[in-house]
Amino acid sequence: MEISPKDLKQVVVFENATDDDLVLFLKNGITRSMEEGGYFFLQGDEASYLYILTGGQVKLTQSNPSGQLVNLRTIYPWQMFGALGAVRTDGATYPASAQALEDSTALAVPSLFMRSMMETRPYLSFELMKLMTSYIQEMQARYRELATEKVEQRVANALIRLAGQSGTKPGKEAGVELSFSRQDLAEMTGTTLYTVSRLLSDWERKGIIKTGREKIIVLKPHDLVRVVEGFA
Amino acid sequence: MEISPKDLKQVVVFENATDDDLVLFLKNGITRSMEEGGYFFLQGDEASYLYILTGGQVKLTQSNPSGQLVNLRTIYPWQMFGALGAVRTDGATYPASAQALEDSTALAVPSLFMRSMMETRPYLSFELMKLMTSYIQEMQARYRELATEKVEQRVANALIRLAGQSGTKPGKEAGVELSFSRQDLAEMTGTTLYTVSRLLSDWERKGIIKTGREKIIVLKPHDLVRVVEGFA
DNA sequence: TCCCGTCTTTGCGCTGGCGCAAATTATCAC
DNA sequence: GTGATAATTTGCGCCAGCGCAAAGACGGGA
Repeated sequence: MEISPKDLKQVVVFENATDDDLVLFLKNGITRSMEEGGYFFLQGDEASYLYILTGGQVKLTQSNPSGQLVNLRTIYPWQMFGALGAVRTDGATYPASAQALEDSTALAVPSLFMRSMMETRPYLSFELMKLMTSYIQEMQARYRELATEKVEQRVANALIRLAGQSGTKPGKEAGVELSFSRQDLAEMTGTTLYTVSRLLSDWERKGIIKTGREKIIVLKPHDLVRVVEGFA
Repeated sequence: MEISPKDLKQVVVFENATDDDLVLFLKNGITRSMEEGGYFFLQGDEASYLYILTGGQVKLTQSNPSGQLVNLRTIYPWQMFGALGAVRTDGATYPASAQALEDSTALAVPSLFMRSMMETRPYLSFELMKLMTSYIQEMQARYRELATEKVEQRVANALIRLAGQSGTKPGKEAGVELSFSRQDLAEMTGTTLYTVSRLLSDWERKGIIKTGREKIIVLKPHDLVRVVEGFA
């Protein structure tokens, strides 16, 4: 499947790009496919490329020395990832790993090329900076959440956020369907799969959600909001 | 005390700025003084200015709905703060509060002016972006730490980091002196002042640190590293 | 110098959440 | 269908860390 310049317009950072620039990106990028479970890059690899996901789904994780994982974010098509390295001028390394959650394809743009483009195109730096700004804010908010809220609220919040992002098909009987395992959710909220499982079971008993294998259907988002607000 | 363009060169983002540009920033900025305990801005205020600290010390905090605080970072002279708002084009608000830890002064640059400067000066966007990149990485690392390490390790780590940053006078008998209350440390590591107090007492008994009122002297940083690595 | 407000310490009891282990269930390949 | 594999649930015991309360230590101001 060929990528057209028009497709690239969907990338937030390229909103204001000229068609000529987009063509340049396409010419200088290479397409990489990755099967489910594979890694586009590993934490610590030299950050030679930034990626634009063109299909599939990718999860960014960071691990601590003992190998425990935290989930930083999930990438959907036409989002960039691995862009941090494009900025540092020295031989920077990726601070996270990027794993394909399903068979995925991405356009890999050399960091050096991106940097040279930015030098002469202020809109690029500016848009990229806007993106980074929103990441910072999000990370700060999540950090605060982790530091101050208890597990129940964090998990409820994660479900709400995910249900919001995923502009997915509201199933037959209303309710947003999410595809995440208990383990995934645990990594997103800084807890364990056991605790997540217990919470979900609990909420299912109360009719707030419906659960399945690697599947959670949010039936009453509003009740989750109440959990977040402390009326467990 | 007058600020000169030369002074501004110390600001990382202005490293590559021309003298003319620096003069422009000075002309368009206003000096604001704040006494200890005062706020340069509050979380939620409209982000009309970005600040460059010229003297004193400022702490950036974020609070959750119920008022519990987390400490995001401490700002030292010639560092920028409140810059996130300069990027968002709409009426953005500060995601954190900025409180003076001691009597402080800062140069307040209108966000609009900053934005207009960036439009024609790629180096500005680029440098600012480098800064943002490092923030993201730091926040990601702290997030992971909060999610995966236990309190003891987080506090030890915080002390190590602070001792590193604070290129302060190594006191008479060696050992880096830090000026933070137990409460401060608790807010930085997502725990409570009680737990911090207990840990510090413990470490003092072991001779790793020396404590005082709003004061911690790190005597054996290496032993703290061992705590972080899990050999409590 | 004394006083007062603030910061710090520590005992105590409690519980949220961890994590092993084992049972149960869902999914997929053949 | 039938296993084989992976995800999930749940009982159980345990302990790290919370947070109240009260006592103690410090330091600045008058």
